[in-house]
Amino acid sequence: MNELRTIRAKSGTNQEGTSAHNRRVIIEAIRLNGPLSRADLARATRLTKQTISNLVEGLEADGLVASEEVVRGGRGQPSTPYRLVPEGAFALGVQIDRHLTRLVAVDLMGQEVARAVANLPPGGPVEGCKLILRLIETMRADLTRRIPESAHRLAGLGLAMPGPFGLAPSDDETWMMAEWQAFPLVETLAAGTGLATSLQNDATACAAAERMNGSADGLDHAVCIYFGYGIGAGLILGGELYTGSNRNAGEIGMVLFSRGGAPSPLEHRSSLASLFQHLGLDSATTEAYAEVERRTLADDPRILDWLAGAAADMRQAVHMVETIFDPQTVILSGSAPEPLAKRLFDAMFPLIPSNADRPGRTLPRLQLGMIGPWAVALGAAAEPIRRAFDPRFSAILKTAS
Amino acid sequence: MNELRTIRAKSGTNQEGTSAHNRRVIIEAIRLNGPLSRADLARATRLTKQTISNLVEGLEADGLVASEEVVRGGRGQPSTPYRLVPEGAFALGVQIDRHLTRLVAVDLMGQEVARAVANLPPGGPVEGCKLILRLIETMRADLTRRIPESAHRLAGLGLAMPGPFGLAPSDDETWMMAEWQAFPLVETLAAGTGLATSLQNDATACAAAERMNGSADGLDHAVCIYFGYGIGAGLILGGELYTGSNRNAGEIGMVLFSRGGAPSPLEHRSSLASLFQHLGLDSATTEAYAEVERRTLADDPRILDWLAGAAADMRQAVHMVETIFDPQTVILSGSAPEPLAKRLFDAMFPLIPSNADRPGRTLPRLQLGMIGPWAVALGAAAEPIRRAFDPRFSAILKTAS
DNA sequence: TTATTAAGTCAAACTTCTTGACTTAAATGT
DNA sequence: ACATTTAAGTCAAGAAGTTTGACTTAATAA
Repeated sequence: MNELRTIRAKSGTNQEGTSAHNRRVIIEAIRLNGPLSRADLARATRLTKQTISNLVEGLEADGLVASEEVVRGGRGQPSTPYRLVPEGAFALGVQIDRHLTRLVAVDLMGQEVARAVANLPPGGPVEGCKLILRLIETMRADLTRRIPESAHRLAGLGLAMPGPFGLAPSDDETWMMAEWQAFPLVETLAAGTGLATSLQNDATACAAAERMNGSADGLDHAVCIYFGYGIGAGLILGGELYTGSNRNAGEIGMVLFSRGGAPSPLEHRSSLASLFQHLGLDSATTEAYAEVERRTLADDPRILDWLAGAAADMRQAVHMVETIFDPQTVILSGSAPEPLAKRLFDAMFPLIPSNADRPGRTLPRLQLGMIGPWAVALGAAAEPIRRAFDPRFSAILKTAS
Repeated sequence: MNELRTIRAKSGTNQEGTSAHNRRVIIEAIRLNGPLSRADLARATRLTKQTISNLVEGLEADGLVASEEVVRGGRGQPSTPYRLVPEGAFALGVQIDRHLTRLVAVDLMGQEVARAVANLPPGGPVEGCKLILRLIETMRADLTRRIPESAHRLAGLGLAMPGPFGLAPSDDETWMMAEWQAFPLVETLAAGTGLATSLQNDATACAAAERMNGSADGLDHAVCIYFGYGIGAGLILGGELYTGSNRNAGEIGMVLFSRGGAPSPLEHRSSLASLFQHLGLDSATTEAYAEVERRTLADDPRILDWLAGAAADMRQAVHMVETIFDPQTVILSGSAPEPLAKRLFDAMFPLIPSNADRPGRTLPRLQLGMIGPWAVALGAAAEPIRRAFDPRFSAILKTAS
């Protein structure tokens, strides 16, 4: 009679959840504001001084925060500010791109402490994963030598690769990573490293990087346009990264734009891939990347051509995401050569008037973010840190018994 | 020396927050699954039987849940399921449209218990608010007569009107509600009624209605396209309504679509307003609405004309929101005459292939929702219920001391 | 008739936050 | 100089809420 019935429900919470949330809130408050005293933290979090004292004591014992010099300067007992301890936690981030992979280690503050890059071997994900596991092994050994505690303080492994995920194989030439998409990447690398592993698309990783250390620091609503080999958007909505029901949210590269003729996907004209094609370069090799940088600095007229068209599409894309997401700001970020990104950014102004043109806004409608080839790997590494230390709804819920 | 320094931080939480969350989780579990026993609730929420017992006792004392007949049929002591008590809470919802206003009262289950409609007087929001306050007064008196407890169980007042909000006055003829936009509506009606009052745009309200009682029941990721005088999208992202940084998220009516010629806003061709214009009808009077319904049923060729064009745009809009939000499903809802909405829905197939065409999906990519003129008012009324009873991150946080 | 299973209760323990009084230490005012 | 004021931070007891483990109740199955 008692068939297995699935009951849809959210988890409840208990005192552990309370305390975990409060610890996270303290860490985030310090991250956002810089060093804060216990009294500051009590005011900011609305908790009592006593509670803050207890929690700070715990965080200090765990090596996540440390006191600074006593600050005098006002009436009353001088305060003791607490700062985050960068060595309190570490995380690894791996970017898997079409032809190469990048690996970084970051600390609790999101600062890079190690990096490595390698070309992906032919042989697809099986060989690729072996290589990645070797790189990780080497980096962990190196880290353990330099910072012995780091071995016990690795929060996890973040992976980032181009989306979209979970689709039926297609013949669209723009991604060519179907093999990787179908491969059990998270399971393989989790098993191979013993680390908590998660996967997101490159645009989301880029937004994570911007949130940790870039233009989206402290913002609750921002769209981070990732301009790389393809184009996508990383979404910060309501203070958290949003990835949709299947991690494919923000794939604006697949949105159909009309430009005179029939509608076609944005990334067919606004992406590094499209530029390589326009220039007749072999796609996405390191040489092509360097060549684009060189020609951009030389003001190659074919680059200027492409820029005009891409900028027109990008203006429309900005208008679209502003209209749809109502963000505080839009960030142009990505892994394009920096001079190219700057020229594209400049060519996007003036922006199309939109709902974002409101009286009294303080942030610019569009700003530049972290640009450069390491943005995605850094964002991938930021993800385990966020998971472990940022205040999130899911962090208070009881997990599977 | 101590200048007022603002510290950016989220609130902490305490045992009250824990308990409040757990009560909400119980209510939501029953709402989603139907009556559940204490043992069921313990399993579903991962709380202990004892905790559930304590909380259910409290909820029963507060008149929010009630026990049903004992259920026999398995081994062991028979279970006592608990259901929600509809009369446990009530809320009012007001839709403010261009020429009229609708008022409904709903109960804890989101069922309508009273309705009223009136034309808005000339004289703008000052006179309009007076009228609305009179309508509310009458309805509250009526409710108090019919259900005496309702007076003490009013969770609040939800308002919905067309967006976008907070923009500088424009000369775009499509909204014409600039006066209302600039008016301190929430403050006026909160003061006039003494109720907790909130405002959202009509598309968001529509999504709230779908979530409470319609096609989005229990979904965590859904886009509800509101097809009315204008067009917009209500967003359910990560289990919560998302409204952006200025309540203007989802305003897809302002997204620029190219259809052969220069890009123009979606709602210029896909909205009731555009149909009224196409038919040469005086905009948005009750007669125009009835006339459209009549002509639709008569298969008026001019309606069919318009339908073909609107459906093409809507297909593209669906493709866009699927690509950008990666939702579990897209819902077509709104306040169009039902026959028209059905024909538009049918004309949208086949949909443009998109990322949403994934192997193994269970929900349809596009489905019909609540259609009809009362959807927005019902959704407006659903908002205070949601605020008071749904599990939300912000519900666990300590509020201003 | 007995064994088994499952729902639900009881009372004590445990965790965590709160309260209010108290201590410490600096700047300010006379 | 010295008392006063202000603010940071601690102490110890209390309060709120969940957990634990033993127990009771009541049904079906053997």
